[in-house]
Amino acid sequence: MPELPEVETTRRGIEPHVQGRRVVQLAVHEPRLRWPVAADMPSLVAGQQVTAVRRRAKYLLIDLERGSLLLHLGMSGSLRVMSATTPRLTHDHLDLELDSGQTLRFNDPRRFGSLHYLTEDPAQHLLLRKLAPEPLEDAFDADYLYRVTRKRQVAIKLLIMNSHLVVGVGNIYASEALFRAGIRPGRAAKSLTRAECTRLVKAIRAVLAMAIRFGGTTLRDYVGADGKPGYFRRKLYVYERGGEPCRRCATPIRHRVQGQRSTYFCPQCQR
DNA sequence: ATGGGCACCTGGCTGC
DNA sequence: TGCAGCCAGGTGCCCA
Repeated sequence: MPELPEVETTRRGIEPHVQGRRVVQLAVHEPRLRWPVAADMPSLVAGQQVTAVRRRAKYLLIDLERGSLLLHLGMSGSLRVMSATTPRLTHDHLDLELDSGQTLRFNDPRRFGSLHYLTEDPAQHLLLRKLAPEPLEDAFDADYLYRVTRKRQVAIKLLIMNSHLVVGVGNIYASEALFRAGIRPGRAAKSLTRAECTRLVKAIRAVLAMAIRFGGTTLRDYVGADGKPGYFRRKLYVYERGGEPCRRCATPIRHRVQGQRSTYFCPQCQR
C-alpha cells in the first residue's frame, strides 16, 4: 500500500505520540513477517526511550537509546496509535506499548512488512546501505538521473522504481511522474535527453511532495496513522484510469503490464 | 553489471 | 451461494 508519501505521512502522524516516550513492552503477536521477527527483540527494546522517528526511502526508523527499530510496511502494512487496551483485530501483528498508555500497533494482512532491531549505524545495514539518494533532497537532480540512465536499456518506469537508483517511487507515482514529465513509461532509460531528465526529476519531486501534502493516496483501505484516509487519489492523472479520458487531452488512457506491474499512460501527452 | 522473473502472503472482486 | 482465477501499494534474491 504505502509508497514514500504514505510512509512519510505515517511518520509525521506517529512522531508526536512516540518521540520521548519510553517503551513498556514490544508485543509480537505474529513473528512471521517477510523476515521472522527476532525472538530476543522484545527483551532488547523494553525500557528504552524513543529519541526520534525518521524515514529512509520507505523504511521507518524508530531510534531508541541503544539502537533503532527498522520497520517496513510492505504492500499492505499500516501503523496506528491507539490505547493499549484497544482490542486487537485480525492481522494486528505488533504492539509497541508506550509509557503513555498508548500503543503503536502494526497491522499487515499480507505480511510483506518487516521489523529489525539494529545496534549498528542504520545507514550501514544491508537493507539501507545500497539505497539511492532521497528524491526530495539535493543529491537527486537532473545530472544524477542523466548519469545513471546512460547505458541503461531498461524501461524508464522500471528504472525509477529501482531503489538502488531512485528511492521512494512506487507503482502509482512512477506512472504519475512520467505523465507529468510527458515521457512514455516504456522508453529505454538511455534514450532520455538531458531536458527529459530535468523534467522527470521535477515531476518526481512534485508528485511526491504534493502527495505528502495531501496525506498520501487512498487506495482501497489505506489510512494514515490517525486512521484518516489520504486525499491524493482524486489528483491522479493516469493510475487506475485505463480507458478513461486523459484529464489534459481527453485521449483514452492506456493500460499495460511492465515488469509484472500495471502501467498507465496517455499516448498523446507522453512521447 | 544488467535485466528478467519469482517469491513471500491475504483479501477483494469478477465471472461462471 | 460457492468457488476458481486474477489482481493489488514492495523488494530481495536467483538465474541467465
